[in-house]
Amino acid sequence: MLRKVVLKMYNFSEIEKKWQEYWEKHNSFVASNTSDKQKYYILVEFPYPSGAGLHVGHVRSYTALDAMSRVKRMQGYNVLFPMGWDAFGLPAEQYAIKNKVHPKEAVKRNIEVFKKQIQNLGLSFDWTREFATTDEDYYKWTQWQFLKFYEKGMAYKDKKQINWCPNCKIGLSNEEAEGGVCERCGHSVVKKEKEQWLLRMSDYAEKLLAGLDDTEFVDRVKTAQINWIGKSVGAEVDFKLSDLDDTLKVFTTRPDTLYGVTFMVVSPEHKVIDKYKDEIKNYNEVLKYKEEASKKSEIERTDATKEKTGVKLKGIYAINPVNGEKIEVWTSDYVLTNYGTGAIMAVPAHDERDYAFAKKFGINIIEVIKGGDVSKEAYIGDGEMVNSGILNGLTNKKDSIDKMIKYLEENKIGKKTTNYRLQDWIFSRQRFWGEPIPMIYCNECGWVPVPYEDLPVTLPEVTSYEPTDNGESPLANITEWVNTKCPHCGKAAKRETDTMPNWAGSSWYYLRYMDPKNDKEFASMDAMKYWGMVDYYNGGMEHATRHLLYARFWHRFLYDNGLVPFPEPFKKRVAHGMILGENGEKMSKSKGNVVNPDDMVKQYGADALRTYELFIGDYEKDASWSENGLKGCKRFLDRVYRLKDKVVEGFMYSKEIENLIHKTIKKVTNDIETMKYNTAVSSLMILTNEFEKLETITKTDYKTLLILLNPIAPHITEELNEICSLGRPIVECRWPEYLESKTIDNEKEIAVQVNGKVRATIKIDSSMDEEEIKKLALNEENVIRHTKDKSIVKIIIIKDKIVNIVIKD
RNA sequence: GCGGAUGUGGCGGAAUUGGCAGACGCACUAGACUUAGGAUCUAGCGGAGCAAUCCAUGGGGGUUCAAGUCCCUUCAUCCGCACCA
Repeated sequence: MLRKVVLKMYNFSEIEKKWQEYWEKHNSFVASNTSDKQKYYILVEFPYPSGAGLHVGHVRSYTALDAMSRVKRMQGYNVLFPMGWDAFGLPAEQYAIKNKVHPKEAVKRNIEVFKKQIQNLGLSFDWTREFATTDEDYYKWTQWQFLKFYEKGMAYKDKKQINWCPNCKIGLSNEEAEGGVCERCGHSVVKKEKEQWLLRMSDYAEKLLAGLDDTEFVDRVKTAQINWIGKSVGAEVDFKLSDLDDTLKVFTTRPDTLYGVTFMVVSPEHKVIDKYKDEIKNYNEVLKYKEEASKKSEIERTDATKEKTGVKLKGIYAINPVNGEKIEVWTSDYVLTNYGTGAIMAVPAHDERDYAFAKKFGINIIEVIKGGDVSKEAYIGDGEMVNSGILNGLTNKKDSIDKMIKYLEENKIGKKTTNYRLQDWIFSRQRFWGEPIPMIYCNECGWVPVPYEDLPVTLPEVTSYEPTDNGESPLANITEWVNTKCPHCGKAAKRETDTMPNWAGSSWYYLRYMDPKNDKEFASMDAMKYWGMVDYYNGGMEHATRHLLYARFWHRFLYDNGLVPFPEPFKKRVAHGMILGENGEKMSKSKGNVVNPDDMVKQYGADALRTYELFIGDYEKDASWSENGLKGCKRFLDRVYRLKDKVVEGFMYSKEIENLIHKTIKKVTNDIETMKYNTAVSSLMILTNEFEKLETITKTDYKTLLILLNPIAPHITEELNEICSLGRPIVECRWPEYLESKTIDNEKEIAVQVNGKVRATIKIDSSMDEEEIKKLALNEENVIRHTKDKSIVKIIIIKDKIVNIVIKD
């Protein structure tokens, strides 16, 4: 016992607690809304407070942005670095179902645990602005904003083929059903028709695409967004239906191939099928196919490698508008309902899918672009147009497309169109633990919005949180909640029982941080004007598409309606890499490689954990955990601690290391700003190594090291600052400046190469001219050895870098 | 299939405009101090070689006085999108 006490150099737990209390007591990190300092808004994605507690991955990104915040504050900025809780969602609800407690309770407990864990890390969050999306005075405004969407015609209810998870009994957005499996439980997703609230996000496709120009997202995030929006330019073409006074509209990116159209395909859900059931001679067969298609899971249906299936709509024919040919109409599930018009013109000669379909069903194939062998495969390359009337002889694809579009528009059979992959946002969830959608259905008046003054529509206390058997929200069973009066006519009416998706609350939380206590507005215009865009927004790649698009869409809508002062919410978006287990695999309970940050804080201290997580590697890349690496960082901090015994009075940098200090200030400043934390730590280690070699260091030497290290390891540096009486607490200090002139050594060692191979090194100083350097280089013994009996062709001298002597035999 | 990224010692990873490859840390080896060491300090640490030197940044080619870095080509891994017309 005694041994332990003697050996322990310092008690990091006590030190950490002491300074965390100091910061809290002094409001060190509270941001002001009325400051004349320049603002800087740094945001980390607020966590979902799961029962599993904080992950070491959270620690990495929080510490990284914390370090940035601390530097910015010391540089004189008014920094907003807030934290809150994204607390609606399935896990809390499932916990509630299992344990028969209100999700509110579980969420409250989890938040407490999370908050404690986060606070133990000494992160400089402004806790005065904390809130959870589940707070009534927060979701009141989420509902308020939904009503704005409704008011502007941007929210609508529609019968939609939705992704349905038969296991969770919940409707899923396309985003949650990626790959055809339920994101939550992994069960196969099927299609189901259901009345759903939707937001017209597809109307904003172009704005969301163009808005990216106002941002500085890292490339991989930007491309993910662009792909997700999926813009493609082409044409809409109307095909007359033979003997019917109707047309079938298709979207195509290749109107130049119109003469090669030999059939059309509509999706199984396409409305022509129902509309012309009397004309379709094999309607029963078609209906059967349609039913089969709806039963297929998303995976089965979108498996591109499977053989094409389909049924001809017998009795229905279309007319190719450019050549008057009568062509067959088919239905097949390879045509998607929710893209384009849900119908395609098929050009088997020049499209792989159409080719496979035509081959299987023996449909005619007409070549319109020369270059391939259409008896073997679809030719998708470029070439001379043939069999194509007005386009014959053209060889440039773009010209052909332009000419055809012009023809279509002149003859009113089509027009240039842009299509987007981006769909409207399915906004309904048949779940309890979400914001109630503030709408009321009245038999007389239809859908009526809850009046603004009646918000929030709060969640009731209930005993069962299970969805009903027909998939309705558990709210549907609570008659006293459901039954209400129509705000319009006063007659009996019913509340909407669907709730909002998780993405709703997280679509505007960054605005609430700007003015979190406001009970008149979601945030005041003044506060939003002051804080402006989020300067740095950090999150995982898993949110690079959905969350980021939803939030941008939501924000842009608010902007278009004058509710926020700027069109884009986030300036920079950076994405951290994951922290993997020691074995290089993703941390998971089942693999037994989970590292609990609490244990690490207890054993090595928060400062060591923070330092290690920044040192672990490139911030944007995944990195494997290594407890030995953490120990190494603990050792580094111990060495910094021991330096205190070398400190002597002095207001100047020690001569021997003055240049290195200036260089280190420059490096750490730049590295933290550009998120190269690993090299920032490394340069501080180098500086520490040099300090160790000296007999004494001045107070100024030491203080500078402590300030530079402070954003990374804030507790121990404050403590040492106090122990050594180095002046005001670091949190109140200015970030040090460097002199560019002092970062340049006047004496330098450079390499001398002969034919590109290093043969010697020489010491030069800044006053030397090329002649002197040349002389010095040629006098090196090893250089002489390699150049004698050879003729020197030329000597290349790059100032301060290298000398290369080129010789010939 | 399309798009994005990555590939450097035993390991994590460094290397402005092309300019001494392997900074910094881990692991390891030897030594010092020790009753003790999961502490600390000193030295070593890409491979081959006694050495001079040679080889080495996924592979192959090229440009250049000089290539991890630029160009061409190829392989591997990871991620995103994917029957999107």
